[in-house]
Amino acid sequence: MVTLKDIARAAGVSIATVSNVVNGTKPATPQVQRRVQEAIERLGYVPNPHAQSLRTGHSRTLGLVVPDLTNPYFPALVQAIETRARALGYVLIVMDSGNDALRETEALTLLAGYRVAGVVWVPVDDARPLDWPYPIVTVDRPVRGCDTVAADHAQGGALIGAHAVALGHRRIGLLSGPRHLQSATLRRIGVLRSIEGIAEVAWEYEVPFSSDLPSEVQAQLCEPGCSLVVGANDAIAVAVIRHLREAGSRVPDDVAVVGFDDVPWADFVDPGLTTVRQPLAELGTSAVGMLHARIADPATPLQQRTLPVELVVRRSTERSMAEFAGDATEGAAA
Amino acid sequence: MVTLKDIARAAGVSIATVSNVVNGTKPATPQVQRRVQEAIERLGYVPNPHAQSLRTGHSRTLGLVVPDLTNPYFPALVQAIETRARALGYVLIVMDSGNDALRETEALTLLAGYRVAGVVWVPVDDARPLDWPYPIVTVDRPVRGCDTVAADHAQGGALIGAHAVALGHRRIGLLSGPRHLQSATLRRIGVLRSIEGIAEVAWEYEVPFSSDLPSEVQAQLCEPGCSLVVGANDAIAVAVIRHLREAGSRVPDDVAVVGFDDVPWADFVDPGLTTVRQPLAELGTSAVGMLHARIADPATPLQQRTLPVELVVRRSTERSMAEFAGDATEGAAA
DNA sequence: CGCGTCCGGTTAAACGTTTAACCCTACGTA
DNA sequence: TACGTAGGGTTAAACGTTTAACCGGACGCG
Repeated sequence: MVTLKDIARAAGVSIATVSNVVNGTKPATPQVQRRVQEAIERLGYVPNPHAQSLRTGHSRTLGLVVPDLTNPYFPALVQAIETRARALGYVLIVMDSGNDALRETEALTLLAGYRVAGVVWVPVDDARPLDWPYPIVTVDRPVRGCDTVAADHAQGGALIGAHAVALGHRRIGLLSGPRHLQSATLRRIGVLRSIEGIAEVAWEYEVPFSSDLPSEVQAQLCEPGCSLVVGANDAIAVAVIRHLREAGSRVPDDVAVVGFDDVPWADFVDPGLTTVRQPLAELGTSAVGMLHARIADPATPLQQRTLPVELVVRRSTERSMAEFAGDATEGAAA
Repeated sequence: MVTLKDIARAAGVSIATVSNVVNGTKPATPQVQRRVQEAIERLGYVPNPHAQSLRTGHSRTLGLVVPDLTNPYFPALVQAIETRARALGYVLIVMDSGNDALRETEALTLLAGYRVAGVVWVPVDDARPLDWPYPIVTVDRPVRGCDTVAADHAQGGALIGAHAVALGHRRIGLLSGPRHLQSATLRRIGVLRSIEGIAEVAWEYEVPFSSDLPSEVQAQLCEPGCSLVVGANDAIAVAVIRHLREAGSRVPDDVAVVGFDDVPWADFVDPGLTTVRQPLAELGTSAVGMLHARIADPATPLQQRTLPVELVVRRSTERSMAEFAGDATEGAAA
């Protein structure tokens, strides 16, 4: 590989001069600039990042730690992060923690060893103290001492609730996500607040973010007792649709269903799933942006940014005209 | 950060000795070993990879270049690659080429600059000459001069064809993928060979790997003229199902549909999609394994490994008993 | 005319490793 | 006893950068 020394020799200057014109550190005569540039072009010089990192003590490498790449939530996020990182001149080391706190710590340690400039981290669970030698931006889960960017889950819940009451639903079934996850809790609260005094919660279960429904929930769905089910998740919502069908309910005619996330195939299931779209790409670019800022100036105050979400209405909450004429006589809400 | 020098001082030996005991390069007395180990533990030494790379000329970093992370094909692949790479002591730099040959070249160049030990590459298109300063393993697309690992697309096609004729289908509609992609061509040939002399191709169109069907295909689906449609892709197959439905055909009773890939949600659409599962995880671990081998010994002969695929039968090709009996009436499930 | 200053350039040290070359001591053997 | 040797350790060079310190000449100014 061609090095600074080669360029220096070819251009007839010292390697310090080459370094300076490459980085624009010190001025040089047009003469010299030209000679150096020409040599670089001709020999195809590209700086050795390891030497640079060794010397300067910092690298243009970012780390990314996510719980599970195969979760449909992540690909779009990772893509956005990678794209933005590369645009800012970073290179991205990706690690999958496999939803395991141990492997996660391992990953963060490894990244520390690699002297990354910073890391974007989607923690497997909330709330853990930590102290790493690089700046961190967490996505979707607040961690003490880190910048955070998250979707506005509460708003998402509220959108769902408002949509439900606007459609005239008065008895709602709730499958809320793990209470210990802030995102799940916020969604839940958003829903509850927005239906307060208008609709009631027919039943509620706390379920894991998975498409396998606990048996008591399956039983419940046989005799729904509500006109709309809110899933904590698109995966959950789809499972709900399937079980409702098997139990003989029609969706959305008998029972409407709504999810959360807007996974890529939410539009492919039948009926298309009404859900809340998270701004995955924006979350990603935002995270990298914040990280970049903090790397540039470690003294900037901690930030907690939350990004707006969007309700995507599809067939799973469609009501026929007949039904509107039938029981949607009560006034709409905000 | 604590360095070799710190350990040397703490243990009362030279840094060369520390290096030697760390890497086991040269023997040392138990005495010294103990002192060094203890110092390492106590101070928390972790080697600086940049210094190592600079000195040795090679790094424990692998590159991964994929066309589009949001394509449901990739997450499982990437996850497997990352896991295996990490298990082998590598760290993975991921780059998304955005399905753009230019950005792809850019990415590969960048990786060259980073002095990666090797790269796993899923090219955006087939067949291009190249010469990079690191070993490469391509996935799913053969590139001259590279090791390659791919799913057995021909076998996949054959499984589909065999399944079709076994179910009694005699007129088949074919939506084959871009002819310039070897994988698409192989799938197509696999199907054709296996139905040869038994069933006939009612019609065939070459379509892009996307869920938007060309208008002539949409028109064709209004008047199917076949009892089974083979999509080049799950995305395509799902689009087919949708259009068939809109045109008034029942799936699978009137027309059966089969896809390829077994994307994660193939089981979530209605009816569940019969498709061919690619061994994504195995492709990934295999690729890293081959890369690792070649890095260790660059002289090993080029390999082309192809991995078996598997037919996953779901409802989209289910035939009722009545139909088997040759009866036109339906005896559908509840 | 002489002095300070700025400008464009060079020299050399330093970052943290690895590793070839060397050195000393103890030991086995002639 | 003397000598070769192997084992366990050290010294120092090198990897490719960046950057502080230095240097010589041209130039402006009193």
